[in-house]
Amino acid sequence: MGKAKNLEKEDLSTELKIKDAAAIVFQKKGFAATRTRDIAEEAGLNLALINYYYRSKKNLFDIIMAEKLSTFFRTFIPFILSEDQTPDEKIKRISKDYINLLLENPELPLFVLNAIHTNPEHFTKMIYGAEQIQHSPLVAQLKRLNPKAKFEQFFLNIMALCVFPFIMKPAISHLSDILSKDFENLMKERIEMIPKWMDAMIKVK
Amino acid sequence: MGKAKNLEKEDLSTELKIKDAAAIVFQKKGFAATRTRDIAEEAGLNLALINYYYRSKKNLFDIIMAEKLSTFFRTFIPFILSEDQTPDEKIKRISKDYINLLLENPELPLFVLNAIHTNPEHFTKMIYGAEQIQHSPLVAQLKRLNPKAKFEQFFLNIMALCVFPFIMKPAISHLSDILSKDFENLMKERIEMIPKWMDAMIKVK
DNA sequence: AAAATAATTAATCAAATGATTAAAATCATA
DNA sequence: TATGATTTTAATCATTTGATTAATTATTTT
Repeated sequence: MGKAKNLEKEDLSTELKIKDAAAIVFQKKGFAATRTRDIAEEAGLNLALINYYYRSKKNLFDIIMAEKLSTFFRTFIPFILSEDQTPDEKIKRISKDYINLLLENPELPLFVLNAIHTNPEHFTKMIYGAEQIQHSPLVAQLKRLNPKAKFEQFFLNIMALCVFPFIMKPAISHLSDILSKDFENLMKERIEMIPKWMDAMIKVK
Repeated sequence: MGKAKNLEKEDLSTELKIKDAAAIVFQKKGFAATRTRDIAEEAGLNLALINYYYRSKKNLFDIIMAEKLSTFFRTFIPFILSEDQTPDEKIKRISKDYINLLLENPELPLFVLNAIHTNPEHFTKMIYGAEQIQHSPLVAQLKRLNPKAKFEQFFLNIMALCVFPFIMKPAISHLSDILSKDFENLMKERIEMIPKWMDAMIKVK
């Protein structure tokens, strides 16, 4: 529709500028509070280009959200499915990879979880292969470590320990004067501690 | 300003209806996405009454947010300050009181943390006595239990374990078919488990 | 270089929305 | 009950905002 038909790579420049700018503004203010004019300004481009390249604000948002959603959840998948790592190794890698990912994208969790909250039905597809998790190698490994441990609680716990600080970040950062460490150091420390904590938790009861 | 001068209790009826309706809609959709017309409809009242009683949408939001903010954080204060409970008892009570509070107000965490994220400067006052936490009885107790344990991490951990599931709730609830328990039972189980987990974590290292 | 296609711009539109107003209805008080 | 104050209502305003359009500039193709 008024969009370049063939060449899809040379002229990605402005198209990508818009998407990147939109991602920044959407993550900062949320969908409803961002005006297309904010995005245009952030991108340093004319307002009409947003509709020229992406048809509508909502469509642009959906594209960005799909990417962010994937980024937010995909870290876990290889570790859930892998057979040739111990649970210890998996937990270490998840903590490290995930916290480092979130240090690069600190606004990602609140952004994604907000979208799910605002529009739960729309995200059914996201949870595509969730049924298989119960029969995954990781769950089997955990059952072997502690038959009483519930894998739902395990997943909630490791996500909580990794993700929650980023959701609290604005409150924490504001406290950084009185805290001994700044936010980034706090999270670096957690990369080391979370595996130990998870190990202790799994053995409980 | 056009508002009743003297009598401030008899006619709270519609005033409160508006506030309650607004709290529901604001928590569901966020500030920017709620229209004053949504609030009026939720309350079953005429649109103009919102401005008559609360002057502006923003003012109404600020009033609600101040209350929700207090609700979200106040649970911890007595346990931080109390001298005559063991850390074990405190953690048990926090888990129980806080999770039960959030089961009554499941949208509270995302609502409050969003507001802080959108407008961090505005919430400086919230963190009024945070400096004193470092010298609080609870921190002293924790130091005695494990000198290596960091109280910042302890606070993050207990909040994470209690609060994070509610932020994930829309995703979890959607999974309830394939989960063994529904969300409420999952959280009831956590009331029992979190003290044990926290105890194991505190002893780490 | 000329023609055709694509990208960009400034101006504008139409719908949505927070807020106001003036009149009507309700309530309180003497 | 009559008078005055308060509350409620329907209609309207002014601004914001997502989107479109027509004209202009840039790029590609022949």
